[in-house]
Amino acid sequence: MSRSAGRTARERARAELTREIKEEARRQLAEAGADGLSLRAVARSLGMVSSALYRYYPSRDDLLTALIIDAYNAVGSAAEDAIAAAPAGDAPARWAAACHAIRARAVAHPHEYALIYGSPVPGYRAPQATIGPAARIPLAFVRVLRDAREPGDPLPASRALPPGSPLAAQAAALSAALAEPGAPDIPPAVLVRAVIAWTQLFGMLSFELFGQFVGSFEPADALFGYAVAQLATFVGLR
Amino acid sequence: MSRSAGRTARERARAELTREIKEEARRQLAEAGADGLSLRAVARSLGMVSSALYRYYPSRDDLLTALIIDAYNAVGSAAEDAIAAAPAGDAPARWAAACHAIRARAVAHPHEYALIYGSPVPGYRAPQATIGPAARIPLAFVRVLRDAREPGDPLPASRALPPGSPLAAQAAALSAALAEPGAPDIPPAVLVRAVIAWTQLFGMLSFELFGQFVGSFEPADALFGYAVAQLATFVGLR
DNA sequence: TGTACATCAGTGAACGCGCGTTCACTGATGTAC
DNA sequence: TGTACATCAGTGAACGCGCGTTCACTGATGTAC
Repeated sequence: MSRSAGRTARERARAELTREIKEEARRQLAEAGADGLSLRAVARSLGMVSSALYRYYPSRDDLLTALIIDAYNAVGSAAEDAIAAAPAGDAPARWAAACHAIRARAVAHPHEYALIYGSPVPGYRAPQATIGPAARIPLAFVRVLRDAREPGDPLPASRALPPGSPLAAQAAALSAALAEPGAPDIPPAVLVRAVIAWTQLFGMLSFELFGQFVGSFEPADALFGYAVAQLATFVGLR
Repeated sequence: MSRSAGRTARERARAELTREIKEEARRQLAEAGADGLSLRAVARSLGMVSSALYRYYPSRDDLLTALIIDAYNAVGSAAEDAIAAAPAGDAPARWAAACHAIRARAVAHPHEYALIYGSPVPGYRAPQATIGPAARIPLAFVRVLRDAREPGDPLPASRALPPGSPLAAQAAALSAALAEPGAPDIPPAVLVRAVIAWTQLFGMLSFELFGQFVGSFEPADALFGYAVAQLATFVGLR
């Protein structure tokens, strides 16, 4: 039998090379950053001629898009897995686990981090296809928040948003977009705090990875741990 | 009299061209980003030959360094000026003014922002000379905090750092480094919160400028305003 | 004030490099009968 | 099972581009006497 699972040798070879090209590209990204990444260098490493890559990726930007999607998905899975591994009833622990998992991945793959959370790659415009994977990370946090809420939970008045403000409207719209049948809605005020926490988390990672802490809070483990705990309080998990 | 203030025509011309080169570079940075910036293009715009630039900047990296220093200084002055313009006794207002001024500059000059707070420019290592200007921004916030404190102000116990932790040690060291004769020390716990607020601020700006808010909290004015107010509370100004 | 020499700015050509992408082609793999 | 044709992968050369940096040079500006 020369075919397994209905795939011809050609199809298998194509799938494998498509993957290998991406993996070699990822390797070069890790070493040289997004703009040290060149199709020619990838082809060279694979023992191919540069024009051959065009059978697999129509352009450099498409290869970059594939890497970006993978990078988001890797961060997303890291967060999701960490949440799943934490005690189901312990929302602050789940929150913290996600934060630490994201940091671990960022530190281990700084160029991938920079690719998705750093300055935009010049001349590259992210296509729609990156939006879904990018959203996995905030969604993971949203799920932690939702699971921690009882349907009727009251909100302290101090946490209310200024009524009628554009912020309240944006948050309400987002809350509606995130609504799932059977699950409690997330109050806009909580959502806003979640977004702030989300920016806080990545702000800290960016400063750590991009060198703003040099000479003060480096290594940043302790600061990070403290901030994550504060954030859990801020979003109302504690 | 052919010389004024002891400068020869040559010296004046040199100073002027040095400035003009930097300004043209800044213009190109604003349009094309840090790696759309090329010595040759700058020279072309100035009607010079590319090799002539080497009389003014010994290499591309030196020109980049000059731009980085200017960018930090511009953000620093914006913050300092905004603080000075706010009511002297109103610490939360001073805090908010600095945050909004920084954001305004970042939004107006996104590529300069990316240059200093985005992913590091590949192949470029920031020299010591950038550290001072970079520090102006956090220092401006520190001054707001310091001015708001009375020498013996007690700290709520809930804000204490875990004693003996690496974080407490780092913060104490920083507090000591920031000490000024005649001014009250900033308690380490406050300093840690200030650092967290600092990362929060720039995390939010990075997300706004680098496109993570697209489709949710964009425009981010309302979110930003709300977050800044929360931060003032977080660092104990309210 | 005038001359002789030193300093400096700017030129133009060149070196050596790497890049993304296109295109006509060869030879291998797959498909239909 | 065997043959004829279609599809596809990979080649190698080429296009056209731009870059940072060096170097020997000319001509203008500055300085010392």
